[in-house]
Amino acid sequence: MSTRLTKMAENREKLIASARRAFAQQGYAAASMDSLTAEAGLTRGALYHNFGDKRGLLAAVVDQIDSEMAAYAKSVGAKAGDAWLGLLAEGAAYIEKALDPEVRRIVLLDGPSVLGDPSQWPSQNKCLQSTRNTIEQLIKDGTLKPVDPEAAAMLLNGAALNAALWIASSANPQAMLPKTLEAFNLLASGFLTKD
Amino acid sequence: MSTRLTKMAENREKLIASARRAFAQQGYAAASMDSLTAEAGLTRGALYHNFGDKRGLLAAVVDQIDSEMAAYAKSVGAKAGDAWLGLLAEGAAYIEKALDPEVRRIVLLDGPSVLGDPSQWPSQNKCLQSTRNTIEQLIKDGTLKPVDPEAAAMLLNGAALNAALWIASSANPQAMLPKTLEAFNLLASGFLTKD
DNA sequence: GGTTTAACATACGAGGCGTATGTATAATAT
DNA sequence: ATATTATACATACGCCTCGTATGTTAAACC
Repeated sequence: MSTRLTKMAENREKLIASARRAFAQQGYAAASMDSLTAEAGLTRGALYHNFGDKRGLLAAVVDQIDSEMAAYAKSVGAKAGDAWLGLLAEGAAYIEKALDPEVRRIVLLDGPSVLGDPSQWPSQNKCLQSTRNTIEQLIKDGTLKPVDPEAAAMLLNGAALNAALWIASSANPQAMLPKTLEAFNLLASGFLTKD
Repeated sequence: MSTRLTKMAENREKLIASARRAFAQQGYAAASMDSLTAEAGLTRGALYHNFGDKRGLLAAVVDQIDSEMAAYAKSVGAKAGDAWLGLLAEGAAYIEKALDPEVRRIVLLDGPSVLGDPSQWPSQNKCLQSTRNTIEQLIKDGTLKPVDPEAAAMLLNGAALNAALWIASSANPQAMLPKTLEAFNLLASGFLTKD
């Protein structure tokens, strides 16, 4: 039961969980590796062995959060009536999830600075690929105008994430959310062949 | 001629210019304040006196770049036939300017991480206010559907900046630019009352 | 059961930031 | 005009953090 691989996997999880807290509360730059490893009952040795460096640890944390977001958005989108409404629902789900301070700080603010353009991340790439497929299908059946599917997916995704950042730092987030979702849906309807 | 105020202003400019190079080439975190001040013929003493801390220096650099971008976008937008085409032209100008590696690295990647949500920056705020006014006018004259002007301006701005990041890190930026601009215009047309 | 391997801990060195103090020059007052 | 003051900037110091190099212990394998 206490085989090496399972123990290593447990330690990885501990470190990711601890880093997630530290990065969320203090930001990536201010978070000390000594502190967060100690909080996990380990040392920097474990960290460097498992993730290479501080950047690798952030990549693992971002991947975890991003995957959670994508899974939730997809599940919400699947419940919608058709593919088009599903796309809108996914966008709305993304915006709501990105209102979480943890997501904002780690994924939206520090992530791009340390890891580069989000569309190149494995997690985001999977998400983009998924919405791209949906868009291609909607173009085929005539729901959407013939537009570059990659560019369209990226624009919708980017607008959603940026919107979350804006809502969160606004004076009254609760009031801005519905207005923004309305504007987002209107914007997305620009791709429709007809109203 | 060599009054204290003018000399101080000159030194401020020197430091901003040097920091702009250093932040663009090495990134904010990796840029050393000793190096960039030495390159400007000064020391960290001048830096801390003028800008408070490293963060203050970045804020000054971001403000300069962002203001240049906004001025350019506005000048391009003013040349367009009407207010609606002007809005699209401003978006396109923003995307093109943001393809500059310096802009990407400093304003789009490091800026949000260190300074927080861009829509709260003085420079971006001015830009958003401007497009918001244009949108309000376009709603009044019936060109655009009744949508929250602030949210709409933010969505267009965010989509444009995110698009630039995506284009720049794509395999073939030159080929993606026109496709993306087409998709962006289509997206924006979602706000129009009619095609 | 001995050997090897690897996951993790410990120890070390380098570099950067922020502050506290020092200095020289321009502005001001008498 | 000279003495005083204020300030823009330089210098010096200490603390913290990261990355690596080495050491140690326990599981895996023959």
